[in-house]
Amino acid sequence: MSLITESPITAADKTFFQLRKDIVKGKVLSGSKLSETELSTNYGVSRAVIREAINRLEACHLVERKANIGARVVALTPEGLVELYQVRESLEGMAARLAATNMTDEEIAGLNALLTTHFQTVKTGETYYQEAGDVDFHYRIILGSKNSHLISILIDGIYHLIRMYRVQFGMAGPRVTTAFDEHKHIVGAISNRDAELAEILMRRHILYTKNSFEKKLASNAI
Amino acid sequence: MSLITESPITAADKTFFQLRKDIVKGKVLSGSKLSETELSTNYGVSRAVIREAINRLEACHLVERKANIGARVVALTPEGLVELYQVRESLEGMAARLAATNMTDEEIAGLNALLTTHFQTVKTGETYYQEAGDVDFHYRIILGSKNSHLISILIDGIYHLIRMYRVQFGMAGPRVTTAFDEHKHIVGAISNRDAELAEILMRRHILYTKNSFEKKLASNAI
DNA sequence: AGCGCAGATATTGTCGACAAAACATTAATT
DNA sequence: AATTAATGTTTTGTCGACAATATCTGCGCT
Repeated sequence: MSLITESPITAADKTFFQLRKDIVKGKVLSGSKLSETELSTNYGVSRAVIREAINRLEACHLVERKANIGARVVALTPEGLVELYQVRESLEGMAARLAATNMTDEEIAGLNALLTTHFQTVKTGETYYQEAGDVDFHYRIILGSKNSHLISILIDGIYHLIRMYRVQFGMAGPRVTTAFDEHKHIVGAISNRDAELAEILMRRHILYTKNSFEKKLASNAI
Repeated sequence: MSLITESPITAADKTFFQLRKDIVKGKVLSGSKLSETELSTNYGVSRAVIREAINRLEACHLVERKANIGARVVALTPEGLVELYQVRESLEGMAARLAATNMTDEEIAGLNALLTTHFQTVKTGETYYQEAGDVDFHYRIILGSKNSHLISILIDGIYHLIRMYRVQFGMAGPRVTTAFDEHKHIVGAISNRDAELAEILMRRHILYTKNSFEKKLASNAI
C-alpha cells in the first residue's frame, strides 16, 4: 500500500485518508477516544470500514488500540516529539546516504533545480517555503534511497505524525534561510556521490530542526 | 499493540500470531496468495478476523495487499534482504546510541551477565548461541533505547521479517565467535556511556552480519 | 489458430445483527 | 458513609449474508 501514489478506491481507503487528515489537523482531538459507532454515523459508512481505517491508523502510529476497550488518538508530548526526531534522524540519514549512490543523475539534477526554485522563494521573503518546499525536498531524497522499507516507514508513518506535531504545536516557524543552506550542502554531497557526508549532513540538519522545535516549545510553554 | 509482552486475547490476536508464525516458518509459502475464505476455514474463524489478521501482517510488511485483488506473502529476494539490513543498521545503530544514555545501571549489568553466559555457551562449542542468544542481546539493547517508535518498528516489524529470511534461506550459520567479540565491544561502549561509539560499533556489527549473509547466499546460489 | 467479448464463477468489500466484554448505575451490606 | 455486588447499558468483537469487483470459461469472430 503505497499511500502516496495510489488513488483511493475502496470506502475504507477514503475513510482512512479522511480520518487521518482530520486527526493531523486536530479536527479529531489528540488523546480523544475513537468511538466506532459514532464515527460510522459521522462518516456515513459501516463499522467494518471504520474498524479497517482505525487498524491502518494504528499501523501509522496515529492511534493506539486496546483489545475490548477501543482506540484513542495518540497524545502529543514533547518527549514523543523527541523520540520521533531520533527515529527520523536515523532513517533520513540513511536515506541521504543511500540516495547519494542510488539516485539517477536526472533525479539529482531535479534536486538542484528544486534548490534554485527555493532560493527564489526565500529571497522574496515568502514563508511558503517551509511547509511545501521542505517536505518536497525531503520526500525526493527519501524516494531517492530506493529502499522500499525506508520509504514506507517514513512516508506512510513518521511524516504524518510530524505534520501532526507541526500543525497542532503551531510550528510553521522560521529556520528558513539557515535550513536552505543546509539543504544546499546536502544536495552538494549527493551530487558528489559522497554517501557518508550526505548522511552526516542530513542527520545534523534534522538535529538542528529538532533543537529549533524544542526551543519554540519551551518558549510557548512559558 | 506491544506484540511482545501482551498475551493474545481476541480471536484476531491469536489468528494473527499463528499466521505470522506459519509465514515466518514457511508453512505458508513466500509469494503465495492468502485466500480469505480458505484461511477462514483452515483457522476456524470468520473472514472478519482473517481480514484483521491480514491487515496487521501488512503493517509488519509480511504481506502485501491490493484493493479488490487480495493479499500475498512477501517475496524474499536478496535485494530485499539488503534493504532490510540497511534499515536495521540505521535503526539499531540509533538504538545502541540511545541505550548508552538511557539504560539503567541494572540493565547494563544484566547485559554484561548475558555476555558471560554466552561466553560459556560459545566456549563449549554449542551452536545454540546464534538463534536465541543473539536475538536476546539485540532485544535488550533495542528496549534499552526507551524509544517506543524504535522499539515498535524493530520488534513488531523488522525482526519477524529477518527471522523469516533466516529460516527460509537457511542461515543459522557460523559467525558465532567473531559476533561474540563484537557484542562484547558494544556492551563495553554502552557501559562507558559512550553513545557515539556504541552506535558505530553496532552499525559495523550489523554490516558484518549482512556481509556474512550475502556470502552465504552467493555460495548457496552456485 | 489467435484474439476479443460475454457470461459464469469466485473473491474481496461492505453491511447489519448477534455475542461478549467493559463500563456505569444502583442497591445492599458493613 | 464507604465499599462491594448486582444489574443494565454501552462498546467492541465476531459472524453470516449481500454487493461489487476481479478472474475464469467458452463462444464467436477475423
